Amino acid sequence: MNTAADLKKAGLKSTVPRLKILEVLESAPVRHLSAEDVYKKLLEMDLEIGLATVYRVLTQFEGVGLVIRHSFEGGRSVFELDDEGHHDHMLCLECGEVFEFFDKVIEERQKQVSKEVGFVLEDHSLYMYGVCEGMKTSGKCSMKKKKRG
Amino acid sequence: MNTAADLKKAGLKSTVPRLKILEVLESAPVRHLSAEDVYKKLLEMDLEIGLATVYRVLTQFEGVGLVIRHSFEGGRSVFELDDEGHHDHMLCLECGEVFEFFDKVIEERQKQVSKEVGFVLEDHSLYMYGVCEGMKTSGKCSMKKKKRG
DNA sequence: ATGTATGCAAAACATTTGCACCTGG
DNA sequence: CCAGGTGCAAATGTTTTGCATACAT
Repeated sequence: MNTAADLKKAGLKSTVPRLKILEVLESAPVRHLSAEDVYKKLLEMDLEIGLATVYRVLTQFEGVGLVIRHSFEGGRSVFELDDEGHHDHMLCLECGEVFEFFDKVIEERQKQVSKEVGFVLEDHSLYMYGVCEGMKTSGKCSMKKKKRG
Repeated sequence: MNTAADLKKAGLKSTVPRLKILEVLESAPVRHLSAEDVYKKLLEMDLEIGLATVYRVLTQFEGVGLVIRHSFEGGRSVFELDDEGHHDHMLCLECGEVFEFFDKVIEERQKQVSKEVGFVLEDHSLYMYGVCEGMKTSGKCSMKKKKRG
């Protein structure tokens, strides 16, 4: 895939920081990254991109729909490439891993409930916190990973 | 109800700041308050209680299950008295109002989905963002407030 | 060229913490 | 009296912003 084209399509000028940040998001083994995570990955790639720029770029990406920003518990935001369909998240409190899932019934009920009370639903976030099976038994996370992350 | 007793039952010494903060949470017309909100309410009551104390007390209350802390979008936490059963939230992006709802089907599906992938669900947060009907029409919020529907 | 993007440092917030003092039981 | 609670100020951690410089078109 051509990241430069993605940027142009989104109406953003193609610059080194933007291209590299997009690259990090696309290639990272973990899908959900904080601004700091992205910043560190860039440093590892010997790129001197300021943390402020990382924040600015991620916020722009969010604005044009390239990434999704999550506010998981604990204050800091995490960003995820918006390249697959909508899904919700499970967060393991033991290993910190983030799993994705999608449930048609839950999605439908949300629309239904909204309609019943006259609420125009635009967006939602569902985070389920718990412990993945692997942590309970072997002490390491073995829950089947869905997609990257 | 007797707030002093609530504190004692929770294993917390009954002090003026704690009693007053509990009082604010119980009597506020809006159920969901940030630490700053609580702090301001206290000032209005001519109580000189430091913001740091408000944070400490709210965190203790959360620890003993007297309040629930939410991380809605936008960084700051909001606190809600934990005096009714579990429910989820709808947030109006126009008027800022917070509505509560409960849907058995959604709750059940969450458990089901968790079980299917071997996830021990401990907690969850579902926030639905949108616009309440009143805002769309009259410009003011008129959605019927449903406490656990 | 020229308007936009970036880097750096400083600012802005939300929240926490250290410490001396005060308070409730 | 004494452990624990509180106030204040300073520290933290995250995200934003001002401004001079660098860059893409």
